[in-house]
Parts: sequence; C-alpha cells; structure tokens
Amino acid sequence: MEQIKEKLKTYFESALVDDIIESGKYQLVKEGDILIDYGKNIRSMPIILSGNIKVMRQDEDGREILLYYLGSSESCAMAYTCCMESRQSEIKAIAEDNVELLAIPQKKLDEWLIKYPSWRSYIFSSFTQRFNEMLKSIDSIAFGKLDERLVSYLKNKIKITGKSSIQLTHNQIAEELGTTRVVISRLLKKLENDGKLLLYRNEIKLLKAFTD
Amino acid sequence: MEQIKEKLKTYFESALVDDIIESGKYQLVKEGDILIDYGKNIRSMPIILSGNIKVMRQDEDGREILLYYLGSSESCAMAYTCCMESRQSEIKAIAEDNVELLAIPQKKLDEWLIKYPSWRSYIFSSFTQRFNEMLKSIDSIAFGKLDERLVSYLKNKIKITGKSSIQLTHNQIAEELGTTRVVISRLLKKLENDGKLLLYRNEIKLLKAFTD
DNA sequence: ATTATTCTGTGACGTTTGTAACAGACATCT
DNA sequence: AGATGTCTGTTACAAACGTCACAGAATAAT
Repeated sequence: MEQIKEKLKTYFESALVDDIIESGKYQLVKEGDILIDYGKNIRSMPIILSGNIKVMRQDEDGREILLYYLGSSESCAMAYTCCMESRQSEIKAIAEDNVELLAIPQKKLDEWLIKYPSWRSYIFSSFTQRFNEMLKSIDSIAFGKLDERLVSYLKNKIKITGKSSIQLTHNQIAEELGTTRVVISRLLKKLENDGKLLLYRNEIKLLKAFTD
Repeated sequence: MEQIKEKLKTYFESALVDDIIESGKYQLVKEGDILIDYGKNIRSMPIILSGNIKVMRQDEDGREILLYYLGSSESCAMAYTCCMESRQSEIKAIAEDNVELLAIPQKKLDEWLIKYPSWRSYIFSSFTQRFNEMLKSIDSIAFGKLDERLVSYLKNKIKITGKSSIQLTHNQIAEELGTTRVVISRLLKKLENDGKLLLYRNEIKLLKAFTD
C-alpha cells in the first residue's frame, strides 16, 4: 500500500493521492484476461500499477490488429472517454501479463478534473500519448513494409517483457500484425538466416545482431 | 454575430457562449492555407464555424496521408492537447475550403474546463470522435484494399462538399491516400468502366451507380 | 505406443500495389 | 501558332503480400 502511494505521488498531488487510494478499487488481473471488450460499456477507468495491457482493434470482418501497449502508471484514454460519455468500447484490452490496477469509478473522473490540476494534466498527457501512439501505428501500417513492422514489434516486445526470448507462435504474431502465419514464418526465417534471431517451437530468441 | 451565437448555443450553456464570443478571435482562413504545420507550436484551439479542415499526417520520409476532416462546430482534439501541454504538432491542418473559425486562447481552455460542464463534454466528445476516426483510418489502411479506400474517400468528399463532382487531379488523390498517381488512375479507370463515374481533366463526376 | 493436434517450413501461384517509361490530350503563356 | 508544362492513359515489369497445399517435427492426449 505504501509502495502504491509512493508511486502515485510522482504523478499526483498528495490530496489527490489520498482520494485515489480511497476511491480506486484495487484489482488483480491475470494474464490473458480481457479487461475491456468491443461493444461493452465501461464504468471505471484503470490506472495501471504494474504489468502491461495490450490494446487491440477489430474490424467488421473480425480481423484484429495491435494498437499499443499500456504499461505501469499509464491509463487508457479511450476508457476515459467511453466512461465519461458512457459510450461503448471500440477496442479490446487484454492483460499481457499479470496486472495490478486501480479502477477509478466514473463519478470521480469529472469531480477530480475540476478539483485537481495534476489530474487534468495526467488525463491530457494520457490523451496525447495515445494519439501519438496511434499516429505512429498509422505511419507504420500505411508506409512501413511488413518486415520492418515485424522487427519493431519484436523490439517492442522485448522492451516490455525485459527478456530477449519471446514465447509466441508465428500465428499469434501474425494476428497481432493483421496478417497470416505463412507470411510471418517466411519473414522470421529470413531474419534467422540473416543471423538476427533463432527460431524454436513457441519461442524466438533474439540475438545481439538484432538490435542493430 | 447573432448567427454565431445561435450556433454556439446548441452546444454550450449561454454563459459560456458569451465567454467564447468575448475571448475567441474570429478568423477567416482561405482555402489551401495551412492552419497547423508539423513541429509548430500551437497557441490557440480552433472552433470551426463554417468550412472544412483537412488533417494530415506525415512520416519521416515525407510521405503524407489523410487522417480526417473537421467540419462545422468541430474542433481538433490534437490542437487541444498540444495547446494544453505546449507540445509541438504531430499533424498538419489545411483549410479545405474557406473556413471561419474562433481561435480560443490557451489560457481559457483550462479555465473553462473547470467552470463549464458543457465545455468539458464538448472537449471529451471531440476526443472520442477523433479517436474513432483514427480507429476507422487504421481499419481501412490495415485491412481495406486500395480500391475500397478510394471509393470511401470519394464518397466522403461528396458528403463534405455537397457536390457530386470532384475537382481534383489523380495526383492529389494519390497523395492523400499515400500512394502514387498511376495506381489511382488505374483504379479510377476501372470505376469508370464499371459505370460508377466519369473522368475528365481535373474533374471526376460521380454517377448514381456510385452510391450502391 | 499410437493417435491426434499444433507448430513450423516450404514451394507454387495469384493478386495487389509500386515503379519506370512514354504518348497523347489539354491548358497556359508569349 | 508554337512552346511549355500539366494531366491522363497505358504497357510492361518487379516487389510485396496473401492463399493453398502439403510435409515433417514437436507436443499432447488416449
């Protein structure tokens, strides 16, 4: 509890920290659990204390694509707007690993916005971050070739997990990038031949040469 | 002036309308003028009274892509966050036709947020709209084929302009969709052969069959 | 142990999109 | 009228990506 308080103090004024502790519902979410799904209503906004959340987008035909990750002390701007306007979710959020979070109830959001400058700046910087992530997504999808996207996907993955080994099937990667397994297998094999990584079943080991 | 007031009253409480009229700087922007450019600082947030604004994104290599349009009474969420956090712009905004707008100075943004519920809901619904537009962009870029994107681009164009005839070169269209002229010419010719439209120099006439 | 399932590797092929090159149509300017 | 520049149409070709089919390897289930 004290650790949480310390963490929050780096972002919020102390009166707000107390309010957050009091109103925020502490929750543990297990790896793979769905926090938010398409079309669902959202009644609280999460502040992530530890772990990572993967945010996905699905088109009408059911194809999914990875939008961005949320890490420690971050929050989902879209949850916020959905919450404030009681709209339905356009996105899906899945726990990438075990996640600790504080769920802030809807009624507090507006209240704090008026009361606390640090809450306002937190919310707006969260919006900015998300906008910029989405812009980067658009850049890379629109202009980047798939091999580049795959490389930055893998780099991002090791950045988040802290490990240099990735436990995923080619199919899982393909789904997150919005393509098919065969294509990913092909590109990964090419990277392996170039000495950038090693391929095993359910595992990809990234080598030093990868970060060049 | 009275017309502007009437318009604003449909969105804002009357005390705020007075404040907006008082603080907002009325501006006329000519077709093709750049309102916001990459890397520039933004000191005020626009509320559009009439006309349309085109919002573009450019990647490192200088390639541009259309993000979305802003129409009457809308505002740019990204201008807002840039303004609030005095960040540099990640986007470029160009007047699509002659635009009337009210420029709200930075210092008022925070003040009104605290003071006026209708301002808060305007801002947040603006965020939601922009998020959803960007999500749609990502959908169509990631999964949609270019011919579909071209068709919805054209449909959107006639929706905004109100005309069934579009005054653009193939090259201009290509740039907005992030591709090349030859490709667009090819796809347009196919649409013409299918009886969906007629091609002239600097002009594309959409036929009834187009809306099917 | 044998069967079934999942994951990976690969070849062949089609579609979509990008690129290069060029010609004719149209517009503008002098 | 002639020169120049812009816009469009078209051909040919290459690269990127998706799809299908199938086989072998690893793993799980019985």
